[in-house]
Amino acid sequence: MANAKLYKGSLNTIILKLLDEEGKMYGYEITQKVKQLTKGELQITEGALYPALHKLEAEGLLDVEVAKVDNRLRKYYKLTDRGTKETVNRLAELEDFIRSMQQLINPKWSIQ
Amino acid sequence: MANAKLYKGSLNTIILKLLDEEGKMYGYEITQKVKQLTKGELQITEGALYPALHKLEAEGLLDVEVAKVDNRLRKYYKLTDRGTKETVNRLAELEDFIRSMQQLINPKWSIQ
DNA sequence: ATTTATACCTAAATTACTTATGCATAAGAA
DNA sequence: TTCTTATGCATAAGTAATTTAGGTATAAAT
Repeated sequence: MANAKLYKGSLNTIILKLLDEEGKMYGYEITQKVKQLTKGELQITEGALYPALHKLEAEGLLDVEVAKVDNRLRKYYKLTDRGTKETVNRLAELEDFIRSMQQLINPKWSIQ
Repeated sequence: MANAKLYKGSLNTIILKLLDEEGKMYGYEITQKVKQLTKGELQITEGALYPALHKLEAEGLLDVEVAKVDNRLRKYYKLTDRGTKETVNRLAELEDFIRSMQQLINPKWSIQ
């Protein structure tokens, strides 16, 4: 499962959830964190990530803070108040979706 | 959660899995079955379903059989041999994806 | 008689990606 | 010392899976 595709629609929620947990992260860090947490299963491409971050910022869900570390640029993102509230909604939606999928593909899972 | 969106990429796998379980189904029946199994959570739109069925058929994963019931047309779909094999792969992929998502959004889930 | 349910279909628009490319610095290997 | 890999950002073109919005037709229910 070298480069498993990311199911469309879940990227934004993943970003929000990670920022909710970690407080603040920069783009590259997010890609590495996802790779690590999923044991290489999910690979976030930069072509998807950076536009997504910009859009979440434009929507007022994220704030940016630029930093320079080792003479290299980093853009730290963190949730705004609205972002924190929205994270709750999107997580609930994604969890509902996951439960629905489990109902469909493996009814036994959902009983316990 | 009136009309929860379907995360893109999962529709084909849902179709294949249902056909694997039920043997044969027609389009409208699939939409109703998904609605029932997910308690209305997931709504498959016809604009997504029919093109998906046609594509799976064109790929050689489904066979079609036309029937007339109560003077109304029904197109029953069932898995071909290749379709049955492919269902195994796609289900495994989707299950991997779901596990990855659980790692990301709720690490505790995956331990159990 | 009108609406709702059943049953199929397609086309345009939208959306979220992938793929490809670019720039720049730091670190490690040859 | 030069080349590659890792770190870090970015955008643009192309693609694919949807949504939305129509369309046709029969049966059942109000």
